[in-house]
Amino acid sequence: MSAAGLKSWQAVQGEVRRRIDARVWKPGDMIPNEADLSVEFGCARATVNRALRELAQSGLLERRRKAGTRVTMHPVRKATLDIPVIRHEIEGRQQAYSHMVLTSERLKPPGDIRARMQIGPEDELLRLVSVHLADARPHVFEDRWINPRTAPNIEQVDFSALSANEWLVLNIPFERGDISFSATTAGAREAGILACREGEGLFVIERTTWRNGESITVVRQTFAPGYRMHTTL
Amino acid sequence: MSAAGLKSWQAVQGEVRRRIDARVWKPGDMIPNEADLSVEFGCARATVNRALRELAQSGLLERRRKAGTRVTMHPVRKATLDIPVIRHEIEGRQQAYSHMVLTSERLKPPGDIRARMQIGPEDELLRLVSVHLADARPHVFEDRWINPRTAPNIEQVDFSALSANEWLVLNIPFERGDISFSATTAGAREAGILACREGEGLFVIERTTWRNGESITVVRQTFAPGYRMHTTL
DNA sequence: CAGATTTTTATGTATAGACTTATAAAGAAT
DNA sequence: ATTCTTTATAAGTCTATACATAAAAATCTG
Repeated sequence: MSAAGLKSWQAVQGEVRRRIDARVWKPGDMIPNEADLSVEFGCARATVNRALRELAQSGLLERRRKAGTRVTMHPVRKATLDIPVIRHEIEGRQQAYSHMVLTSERLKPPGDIRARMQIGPEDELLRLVSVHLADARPHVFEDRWINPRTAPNIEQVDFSALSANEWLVLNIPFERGDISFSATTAGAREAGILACREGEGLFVIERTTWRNGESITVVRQTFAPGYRMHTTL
Repeated sequence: MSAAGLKSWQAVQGEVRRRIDARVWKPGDMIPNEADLSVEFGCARATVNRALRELAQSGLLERRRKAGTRVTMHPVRKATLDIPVIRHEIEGRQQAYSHMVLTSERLKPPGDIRARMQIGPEDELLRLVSVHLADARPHVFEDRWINPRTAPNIEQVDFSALSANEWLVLNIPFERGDISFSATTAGAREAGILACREGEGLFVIERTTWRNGESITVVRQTFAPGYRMHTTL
């Protein structure tokens, strides 16, 4: 039962995982404090701390000062998704990347975009509608709004060379953003651009990014049928 | 430019982020080693290490022994999604949760399921088709295969009381899994069960989980229209 | 000069000890 | 009984030091 000589934080973490898994420590239970565990395992408290900190971060343990550490009652699994630049994703599959700007105009945005980007009623944004192609076949339909106040040189950029996404990543790095994943039904426009049937289910990513408390861009990317995001748990 | 007296790892991390953001250290650049940084910031090397380790984990830096630390050329943003138990997700929105088992049978699975779960050609699985409801309205349509070899008592469980998901989380915790997100088009069956129009785009989560190198379950969850997963970057 | 070997070096990790901070719990005051 | 104050405690963190490990760079060798 007791395990002495667990000198690396990985070993300690493994043993703690094992005990939770084997219900030695049940969901909701308090576990011994760091000092006691470090004695039991024959290592320093810092080593135990490192092991437990990571488990708390992944949601398996809950820790509070003075209160101690307990096994999470209903652990929420966390999945980490890579959000790649579309060109890299396509090139990573050994396909040829290209993209096409369909429209590019400066105008006052509709209310929902104005609200999401928290801009004034008179502010104009750059709207960029484009499509990314993999081996010359449509892959993503992109509808983007860019705030010229946070991306000042945006009007002069030639987006036929570099996609808006990449230009922004390189020049206006964001510090905060939110992202959502959902599904939509292909309308006539999407079907035409993505070369699919009207009424087909399509995967959608929507993203808003911020810098210094000001919005940079809002983008909605609609993927061609069959697209999936994949990761491990 | 130089910043002395950054004594906490958060402060060090903030300063490093700032320098990367301000292009003091450009993508692809090597940054000073830990020892030098600890001198510059006036803190211990362990503090610098803690700050940089987290940045490397989030993909902003690349570190290799002896080679040193460099700013990632094309940082891949990582989004962390919570994968909640459906009941908790619904109850968290103050809605009433319930679920209904539509079919429950033991049979040999089709080839794709057999391949994904890596089981023998004669092995039988428990197939469970159910629907989760929020305020009595259909929310998720779930098609699940369970391996009785890894979940031995599964045949005796009363899934009208506890959903298969929750029973498994409580009794057969998995140690590894993979998950994918995609979109599908509602067929007649999905439309009937989820009370939506045929041809509507629906969000889909597919998951396979493992324990001791054996598969536990494969599940495909199709969400009612309008569902979205959301997180921050 | 290619290939094997040694050296050097930056990160990775462990440790004992001290101090900080949040906070649960006990005690005091109302 | 309720509210305020104190105290004890467990996690959170920083430090100096030491050693481990991977891998680049330098050196040796045939």
